[in-house]
Amino acid sequence: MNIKGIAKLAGVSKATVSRVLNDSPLVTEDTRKKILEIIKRVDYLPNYLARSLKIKETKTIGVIVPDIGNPFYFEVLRGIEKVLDKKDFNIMLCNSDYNDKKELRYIYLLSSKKVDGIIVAPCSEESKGIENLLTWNIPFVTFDIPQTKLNTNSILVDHSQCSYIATKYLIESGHKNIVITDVFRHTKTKSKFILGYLKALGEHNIPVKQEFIQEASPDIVGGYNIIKKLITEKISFTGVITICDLLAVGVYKAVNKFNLKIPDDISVIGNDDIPLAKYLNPPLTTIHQPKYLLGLKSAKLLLSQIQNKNHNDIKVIKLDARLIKRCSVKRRIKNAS
Amino acid sequence: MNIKGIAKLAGVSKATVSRVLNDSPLVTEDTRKKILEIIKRVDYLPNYLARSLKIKETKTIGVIVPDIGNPFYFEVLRGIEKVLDKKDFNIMLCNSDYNDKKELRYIYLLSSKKVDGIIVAPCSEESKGIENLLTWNIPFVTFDIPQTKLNTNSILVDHSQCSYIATKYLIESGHKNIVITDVFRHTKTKSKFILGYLKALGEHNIPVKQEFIQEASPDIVGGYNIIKKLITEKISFTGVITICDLLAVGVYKAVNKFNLKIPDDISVIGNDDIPLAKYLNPPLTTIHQPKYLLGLKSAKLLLSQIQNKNHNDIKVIKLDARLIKRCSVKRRIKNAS
DNA sequence: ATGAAAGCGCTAACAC
DNA sequence: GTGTTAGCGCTTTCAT
Repeated sequence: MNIKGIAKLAGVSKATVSRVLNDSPLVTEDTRKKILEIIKRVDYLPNYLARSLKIKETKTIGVIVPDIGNPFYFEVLRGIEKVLDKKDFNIMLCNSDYNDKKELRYIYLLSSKKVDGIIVAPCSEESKGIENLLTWNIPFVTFDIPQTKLNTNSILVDHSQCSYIATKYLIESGHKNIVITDVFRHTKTKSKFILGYLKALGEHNIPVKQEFIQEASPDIVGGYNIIKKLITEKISFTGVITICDLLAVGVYKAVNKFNLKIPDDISVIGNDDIPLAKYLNPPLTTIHQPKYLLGLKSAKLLLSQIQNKNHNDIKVIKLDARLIKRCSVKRRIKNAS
Repeated sequence: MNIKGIAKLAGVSKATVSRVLNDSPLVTEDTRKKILEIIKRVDYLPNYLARSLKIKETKTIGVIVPDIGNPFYFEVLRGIEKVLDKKDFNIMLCNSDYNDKKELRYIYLLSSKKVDGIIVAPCSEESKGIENLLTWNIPFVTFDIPQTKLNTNSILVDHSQCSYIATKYLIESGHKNIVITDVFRHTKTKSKFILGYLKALGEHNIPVKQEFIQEASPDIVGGYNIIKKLITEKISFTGVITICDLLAVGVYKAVNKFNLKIPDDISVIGNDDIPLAKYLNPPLTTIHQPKYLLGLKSAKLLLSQIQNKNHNDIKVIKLDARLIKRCSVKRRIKNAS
């Protein structure tokens, strides 16, 4: 059943039916009632594809994240959903799998499906997809990963600041041999996360050891494997900083496996502060990321871009992260390594 | 830019452009190349709204879950995403918030947006939205919650079996005063989860106490509040079974708060086996739900429904849950309460 | 207040 | 192999 059918049944024109569907005041109460009654009776469902094609608005937003299985992104998603739902937007959710090609493909797909805007956590600092969005003039905002070459609407947390705080805390707690695990980057340049670590080390005149800088897949097994590798290679360290809490969970697992204790033998600091971090054994000391807020702000910024059509003024909002001290870091005697 | 514009630039008709866009063999290599070149040069993006309107297929699936913040659902979502992505479908994600009205609204919305099918975890056993899907003849599958009045395609785990296993294990470990926390149901009839508990109690001739049967919101604070209430009301119990692991985490928190110990003072069994359950302190004994599989099977079943148009043969697939014994249950001396 | 008609961007007969 | 044309189901201007 379509608008034409309803019109025929009601003995009016398509235009009139369309008007009642859109709550136009230009219809008498009588005809409105009659049409509404028929609509209900025949279970009529408007076709929003046709509508969207005409009015050039779909009321749907595309969201691209690297990994829907990571609690970090889920918390962000909750924030996004919260504001979008209130404004009657739907979310088209895409999982880029930390894969540039897949991200690009989704950007094409979402654009072709005519979403009103896109929120994306890019896989890399030079996302090809983002460039396309710019040339196609599609409203979008990025979060979490800043773009080095492009100036885009974005909600960010300074990753170098996060690792800097964590490293500094470990150093001040008497640690010198500190492992840091980043996520696989597939790039030659050092990530911001590593940069903050290096900065803290430098400020305390602690020499950098290459074998302490590791990359892993951002999940539990990734963390497990790194520690297993390090221990079997007899590389000695007393602290580890992970780029996400999931990785820290893997570290816990590996440390237990080798009959070591956290924090007595190994201290660990995570990053994210996922809901369950405080319930781990021992409770995880971590850098708290404002995940929900990240989502909330991203969605709000996007909505304002869509409404104002002010494609010119780029907004970059920086959010703060902070250290949450729990029980996975041990204070060591000075000069001990 | 649209297909007409490309046609003009290439000096051909819209039909020819459409043909190359759809990889039709009915185009000479020369014209194909010329058109492809122009498409690339002008950054042309096909409009899938128009396409979908015409061919009556959107390549998008709606997914409705009660709470995207619950690890249970996002594990399911991962399974769904896995199979849908492979078949080039997009996911429109909706959060019903355990709210019937919202669920119904989303079902209308998704249907109007002409998704090719819907996967839904209904909030209740008598979802009004599902009825609509049936009358509109839209392919769909439900999971997790069975519908009492309707026969629908679904992937299920027997909830009564889950609570039965958990209760039985607790009883056999010497517990008699066992609290069970269901989720708010807003219905008069007992849920399957409570039914399984009652059955196990009955089989062991343990009298039912109404104050042991509780309802909570399915999150950490929900679990916390229940235990707090019970303890301050001086109701004594030694075991608790929660309908989801998140609730169990809240129980842990409350038990600690009152300086009690798990499992020495209180034994707890969760339900779901979320990824972090084994890393809790102590590791949570829980009923493992095949979450990922639930998603995988749901998506596959939906896809087969969409392809075959066999709207007639309803498939119900039952998956098994199993008890994962970890460390949150203590064996008690017989006859102790 | 209502209707006629054009058009959103695409596909698919059908004709040549 | 390519073009013409008639829709898909809706909105919206312009008449009346």
